[in-house]
Amino acid sequence: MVNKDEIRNRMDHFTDACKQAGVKLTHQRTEVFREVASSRNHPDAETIYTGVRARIPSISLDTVYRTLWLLNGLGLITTLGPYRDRVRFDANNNPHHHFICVQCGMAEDFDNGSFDILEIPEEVKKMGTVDTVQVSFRGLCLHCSKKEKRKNSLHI
Amino acid sequence: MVNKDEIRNRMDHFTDACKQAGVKLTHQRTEVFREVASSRNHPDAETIYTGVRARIPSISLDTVYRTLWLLNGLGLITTLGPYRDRVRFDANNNPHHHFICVQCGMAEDFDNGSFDILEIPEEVKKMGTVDTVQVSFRGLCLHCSKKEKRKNSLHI
DNA sequence: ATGGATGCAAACCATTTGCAGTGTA
DNA sequence: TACACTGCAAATGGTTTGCATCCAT
Repeated sequence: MVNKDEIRNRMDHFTDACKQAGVKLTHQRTEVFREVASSRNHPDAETIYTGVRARIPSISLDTVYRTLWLLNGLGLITTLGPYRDRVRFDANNNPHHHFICVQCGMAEDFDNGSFDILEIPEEVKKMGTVDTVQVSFRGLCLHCSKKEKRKNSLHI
Repeated sequence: MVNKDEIRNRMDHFTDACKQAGVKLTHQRTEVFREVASSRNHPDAETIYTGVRARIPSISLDTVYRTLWLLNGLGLITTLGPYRDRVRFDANNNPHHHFICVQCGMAEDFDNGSFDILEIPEEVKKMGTVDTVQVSFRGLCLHCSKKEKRKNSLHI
């Protein structure tokens, strides 16, 4: 549901990024990326697997997983939400917002009155009834950005 | 790390909500809720389990899970992120925002230039380096709010 | 007293991993 | 040709479920 030009654009970006990173450009990887790049609705691994299997019947689910995490590592795709493994619970029912570390999943709360009252766009009202607004700032927490710096300095 | 008054406040709310819903007020449930209500860092089930076990050594992990989902159903706590089971991927690296259905996990994108440039509060800058901002409107999608209405009308 | 709640153990299911064979660079 | 990549199958680990027992109402 993404237009042809945008898809072609993303595919080119994918090819470049793989060469850049010295990662082999395989048929499987190309089709997995194409599948994610063409969809607008945040597919899970199983859905992507099914989609790609139409073109590569022999592909295995674990290759899909490995590829997705590779693409994520290359910065070509992202995962939705703060983290991937366990569910995390929250008893703070007051309006509040989050800083989320994309590396380790750490989530920290903060309050901000002006974010609490962001206006709901018309477009969103058509999607359903809105109960809460949450602003998420995503990046690296202090701990992980320190580690990242250390890793980069080894690469020189 | 939440102050005493706020905790007491939340505990009272918990007691009321259980009575209201006709749900039994057990020792286990009280302590599980207290554990979540006292923490500021979005604990996972295992962490809550460990914490509660200091007070109720015989409690089992599955009771913790059952209780957490019960509390979630009563609206006393929420889960962090869009949904709980599978990871979802996203190849849209342009800044964008989400409407998220808290019932079924459906996530829909929308663009909004003024949300892309929300200012990063000082408080947040101290938490780490920020790459992206995302605004999430959480509520019920059209499909789920229809189902909800149907369910409510049966309760009359 | 009695039906909902708990604890145990086994089941479930998404995701990961070891390994031998395969294909890209 | 060499080494990274893939597919298979088995392992892993968070979460759920069936069932007998227990306890809040």
